[in-house]
Formats: sequence, C-alpha cells, structure tokens
Amino acid sequence: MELYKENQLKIYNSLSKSKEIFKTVTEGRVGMYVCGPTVYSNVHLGNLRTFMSFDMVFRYLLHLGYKVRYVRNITDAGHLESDADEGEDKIAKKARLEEIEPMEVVQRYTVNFHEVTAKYNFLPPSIEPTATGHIVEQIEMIKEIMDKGLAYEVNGSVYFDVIKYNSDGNNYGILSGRNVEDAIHNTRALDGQSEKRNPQDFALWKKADERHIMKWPSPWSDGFPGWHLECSVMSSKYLGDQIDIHGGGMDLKFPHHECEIAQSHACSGVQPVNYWMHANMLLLNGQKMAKSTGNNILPEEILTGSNKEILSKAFGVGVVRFFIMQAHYRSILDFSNEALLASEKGFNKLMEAVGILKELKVTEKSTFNVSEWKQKCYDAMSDDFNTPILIANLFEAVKFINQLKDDKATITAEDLEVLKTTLDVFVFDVLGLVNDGKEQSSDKLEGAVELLIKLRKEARENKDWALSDQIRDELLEIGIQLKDGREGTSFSVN
RNA sequence: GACAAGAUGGCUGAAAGGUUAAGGCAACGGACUGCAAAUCCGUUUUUUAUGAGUUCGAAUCUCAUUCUUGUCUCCA
Repeated sequence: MELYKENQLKIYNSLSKSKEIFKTVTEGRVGMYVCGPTVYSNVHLGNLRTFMSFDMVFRYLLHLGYKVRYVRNITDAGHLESDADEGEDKIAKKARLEEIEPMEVVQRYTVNFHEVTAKYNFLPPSIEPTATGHIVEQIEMIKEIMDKGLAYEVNGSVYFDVIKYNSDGNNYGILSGRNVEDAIHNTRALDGQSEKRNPQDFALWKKADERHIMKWPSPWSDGFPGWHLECSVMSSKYLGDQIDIHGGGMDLKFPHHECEIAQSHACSGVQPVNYWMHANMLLLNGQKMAKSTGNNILPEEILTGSNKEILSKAFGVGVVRFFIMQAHYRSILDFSNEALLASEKGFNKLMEAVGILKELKVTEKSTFNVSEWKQKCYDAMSDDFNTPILIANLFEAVKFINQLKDDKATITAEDLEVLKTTLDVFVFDVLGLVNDGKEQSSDKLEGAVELLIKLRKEARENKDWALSDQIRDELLEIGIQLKDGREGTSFSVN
C-alpha cells in the first residue's frame, strides 16, 4: 500500500489561511507548479531557499508514493523593468548593458541556475518550460480572455480588466487579501497618461518599441507577453485547469499569483489551484538581502567560503541544507555565520550517527520504541512539512544510536533495519542532505598526513610534547584537524 | 498610508488553548587525553515584545501599543 494512504498529509493553504487535508485531483497523482527564476542574474540565496523548500516538498511527495509531475518554469522574457508605459524587458535591458544577445543572458544564467541547484543536490523538476518557448500558447490565452470580454486592447497592448472581472462576481484579491475598490482610492495619483482603464489592470501583452530586441508578432502588435501570463499558460498546459499545488516565494503572492488566478479563472471558470504554498523570506544578518547595500551572498560563495565579510569559512552543501531545513518553510529565517557554524556542528553529529549505525551489534531486545519513533517522523512531515520537528526526532535517534555504541542500550536486528531505513529515507531522500565532508582529501594528502601522525605518535611516545603539539597545531592552522581516539589518530579536513 | 506575516532562552528555532514550552548551538560538570581538540554522557537557562481582556485553563484566541520583515513598481 502506498504510504500516502496511511499518512494523511496536511498542507497550509495560503488561500484559506489554514491547514487542510491534502486531497489530490487525481488519485495517486500530484500536479505541482513552482514559479522559477528570472534568468537575468545569478540565482541568489533567497531564491535558493524557496526552491529548496519545494525540493523538499517534491521529495516527500515522491517518498509517500505519489506520482508527481513537478513543473518549474524559467522566466526568460516578459518582466517589465519600470512602470508599464515606459516598460522595458528585464532581460533585454541587461543584454543592452552588456552588449550581448538577450538569449545569451538567458543562457548564461540558466546554466548558472542549473549548476547551483545541482550542487545543492536539488532533484530536477519533471518539466522546466520557458516563457519564450510558449509565446504561441500565451497569445492563444490572451485571445480566450478577450473573447470572454475580460481584456481590452489599447494601442497594440492588451490589458486584463480587473473591474469587469470583479463585477462578474469574481474576487481579484482573493489570495492577497487586497480590496480592489480600496486600492483604487489609495492609488498614487495617476497623471492620466496611462492607457489602462484602471490602475489595477495588468498587462497581458505589451507592444514593443523600436529599441526593444525581444519581441514577437501577435494580432495586436509586435511585442511581448506580460509577466503573469506565462505561469497560467504553462501550468494549465502541463498540469491541467486545476492543479494540486502551486508554490512560490511569499513576495509573489501579489501581484503575480493574484493575476495568475484571475487569468486562469477567466479562461477555465474554475479555481486553478487547490493548494497555494508560499515559502517565507530569508534574511541575512537580520536584514533584507539586497545587492545595493552589499548585504548579499551568492550560494556558490558559501561553498567556497570566498565571501569573508559574511562567512568565516566555507560550508558544505549538507550543512546549508540542514540549516535551511531546521526552520519551517513558512517562517522567516535569518542567515548568519554564527547560525551556520551551529548548524555545522549539529549536522556533523547527525552524520556521525548515521555512520555508526553500520557497525552496531544486535540483541533480542530493544530499549527504544523504533516503530513509534518512525511514526513520529512521518507525523512531523505530514503536518505541513514540519522539517524542524522531523530533525528534532532525528536527534532522538542520534542519542539512541550513541547509547547503543556505548552499550548503554540494545536493539533487535529487526528494529535496527527499520532504524537504518527510516533514517536513510528522511536524512537523504526527504531532506536531501549530503555527507560531503569526506571526499575532499586526496590519497596523496592522506599519505602525507598519515606520515605526520606517525611522527607525532613517536614524539608522544618519547614525551616530546613540544614537537607533538607543533605538528597538531600547525596542521590545524592549515585546516587539518587531528582527532585522537582510542584506536589511534584520525584526521579531518575543514 | 493600505494589505500580509511575525516578536519565544546567551544564539538559532519548534510547539497553534490543557500536566514539567521540542531539537541544535553555546555554557557548566563528567568520561577520554600528557595537555588540548574531537567524540560521548549528564546538567542548566526562557513563562513566551509590552499592557489589558476572554477562559476552569493562553505562548496559542481578542483588543491596544511598540518594534521587525514583506508586498503595494521587477523580485523567491
């Protein structure tokens, strides 16, 4: 029997603002759409957290036995740079600055995105569609919305008519809690130069000016699609009119997701998404991450330790994932060197225990209720993906494993098997942690250090503490730590 | 200004009305060590921003205040 049948999953739905029992449209299958990156610069750490949260969601759904189609788009066109009338495509602007083709920008940062997500051990989505690959579909959708009378053309551009949509009994604002009428009154003064009927209306198609490089022919003008459209188009194309889960960052709730609902609903007549999930923001040292203030770090820099202003050393992928998973995806998380150092210790402890597990003895009695513990792990994850509670449970197992090692506890062969499997599942399959500390040392390095360990051992036997300590301390300074144990000395590279 | 999320120990971060408020880090004590480090075992800390209220019972619900973050223009 599939695991999802015995573990009822609950998901916090941003639309209803409450936890709901997860029921899929089609038995055993999940359609999940997550708003992907706009590829006009390197993916930054905040992006990474959002995508990592949904990577974890994807992983857990798969583990529960669902057949998941996970669609995460690449936005390679369509973002307006400034106010609609002066609008300029974000990608095109970058291209002009760097004097290269727009698709060159797209290619460069798409490759970067894939490199980073691969490094951070993300599972690739099932489909990764691009906006530019779906221009035809987007034009079709605009036509459909116009046919319903919910969009209008002005000077070659097409806008979604929010007022009309709402007067038809719909609710633009259903997700973000915004009130359109209020918003109209509160809107900053319009100079009357906007071609939109109402400031709340948003672009479905924008006419491109002469200088614009990225443009496509359409019935209305040579231009480009509005930013919100691609997600509606690609989610319905690959997942149908009603999808199970739609995810993204909290900041996309408005206007992006609100517009998506309006567009899709205008076409299909149904609520397009059953469960809206929003991942919260990541702060850096208690402050918003922003390139302009320098309060910013790239995911790559964490792995190399190259950003000395923020980090004292490099951290492994496992540590970073562990750090992010220690917080709930709906909580704001504060990234700092101190927090990462703390996570590293905890992570290493966990990995140590996973290693010990392989060499444990079994008896005919268990002093720990393994099946109850296993259930607690599933309960935590099934309660809106509560990874912090899961990790707390994992440490309960760590404690037990260490007691086993010290012969202060016992376990049956059967329970040991369950413990191993469960730990493997949650640590590696669901949380996606990787034990990356080991492979850094080469054979040659190992030989050299082993030699020094041998020399130090001789020094210690001769009670030459000065030499012994010199070897130990100077190795530590270059990042090699010696660990004296009962069975001799081992080392680790930091 | 409007809308949204939040404020929990030395740090990080769970718990969403019901006995002693998870877990990690740090600190302290112990084991180990030539001494350390690493590792292991154990112990300790918060009464939940502030002030009211609802309740037999509140971190959890309500109101006010202060502060933080996000959105309202492109953002995960």
